[in-house]
Amino acid sequence: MAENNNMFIIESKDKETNARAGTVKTAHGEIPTPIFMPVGTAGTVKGILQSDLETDIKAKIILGNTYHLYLRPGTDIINRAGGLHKFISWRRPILTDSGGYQVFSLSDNRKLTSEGAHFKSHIDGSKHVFTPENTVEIQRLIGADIIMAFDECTPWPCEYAYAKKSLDLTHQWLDRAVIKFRSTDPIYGYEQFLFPIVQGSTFEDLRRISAEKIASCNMTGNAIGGLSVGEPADEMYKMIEVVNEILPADKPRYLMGVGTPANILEAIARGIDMFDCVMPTRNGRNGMLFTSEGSINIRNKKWSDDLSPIDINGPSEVSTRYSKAYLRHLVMSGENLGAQIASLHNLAFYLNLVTEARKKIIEGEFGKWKTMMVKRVSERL
RNA sequence: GUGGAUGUAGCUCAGUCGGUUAGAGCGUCGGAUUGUGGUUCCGAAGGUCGUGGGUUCGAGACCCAUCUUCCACC
Repeated sequence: MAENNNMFIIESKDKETNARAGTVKTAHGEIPTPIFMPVGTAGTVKGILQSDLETDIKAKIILGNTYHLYLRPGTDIINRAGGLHKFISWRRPILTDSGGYQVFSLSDNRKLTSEGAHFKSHIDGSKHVFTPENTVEIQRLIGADIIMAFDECTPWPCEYAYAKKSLDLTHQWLDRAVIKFRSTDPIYGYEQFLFPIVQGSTFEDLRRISAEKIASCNMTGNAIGGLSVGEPADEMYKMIEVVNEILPADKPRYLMGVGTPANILEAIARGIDMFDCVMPTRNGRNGMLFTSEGSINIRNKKWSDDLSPIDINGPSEVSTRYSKAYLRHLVMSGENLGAQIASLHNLAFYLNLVTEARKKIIEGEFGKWKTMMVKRVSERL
């Protein structure tokens, strides 16, 4: 199938920073950028109905995870359903991570060979192997609009020698994944895009080498991985700058796994278009709320008698409907609704943040707005 | 009234032969969380061991008295 060269259109570039506003076009709809993509690892954004993702949070694209979906429920039933979109009843775009991150986060159970990564299921201990080739095949079966190359997410801190060796492996795997991708067709009749991933830890020269390699693959979009794994934020920003000088400006750039609201704003200013992060949902489930005035830990006693809305400027229906005292009660009581409201609010906050950023870029006011917002969202109330 | 049991952190309870600074779970308070093994993880506060006496180098533990609560029997 011919590659879609018009997958990404840039509508506006900020003059002061490297931020840009654009549109990613997929078979399941257009994605305005910059965008935040809620994480739905196992075919669900934890605690959130698909209908709420559409109408309240206004999510344009969500993530799935190859590792988790492959192990459970398995590709057979997803295939029989006609792909993940139909299986989970989600009409909009989906991106799947290759599962590399999961395989390597379970270091006890993994073994590397030239073939790929051998690992044991965390569910039943059964043995499996992921290769650059079969992770493409699995993601073809899942049917995500954007699929990711199988890589090693280099841990931090790490020695230069290890980072280099790891990077070489990721690049070898990438070549094999690209061959597999080009030699196979989508299963469900719509186009899929493969994004390669820049690695190289926090070493500038490795990041440059990797960015050159990734750019040379000439895929429709590119990703940056291996950041926000413990390194100081300034190092992460530096790596983004180094890499984005090399990655083609006319293709979408996806910064994997990032991050805090401030991280996202700083990365947008450095030319990143797409983000995903578990933070709004995971932290929300544990009582951390992101609001327009700063973050709060709703479990703190000081909110117990605060009947004001969760966020007066709230982007979600739940943000202004429910009080802090009520949400605190729900979270402290372990009620499911507490996790749900917190996740709804946080996801809506993240989507609202990138939507505002896009608006400011188009209006030519991004730089000043970003500086002010970074300060505000970094407050702890 | 008699006999038996009981009393240790906010709650439910451990505490060995009498031996270092009395512990746990839950709860409370605070923190963490960045391509989701997260109902998770970490930390802190919180004690006149019912009370009073005694034995002992040393008592939450042993002895005496007393009070609390519970049970059984009159």
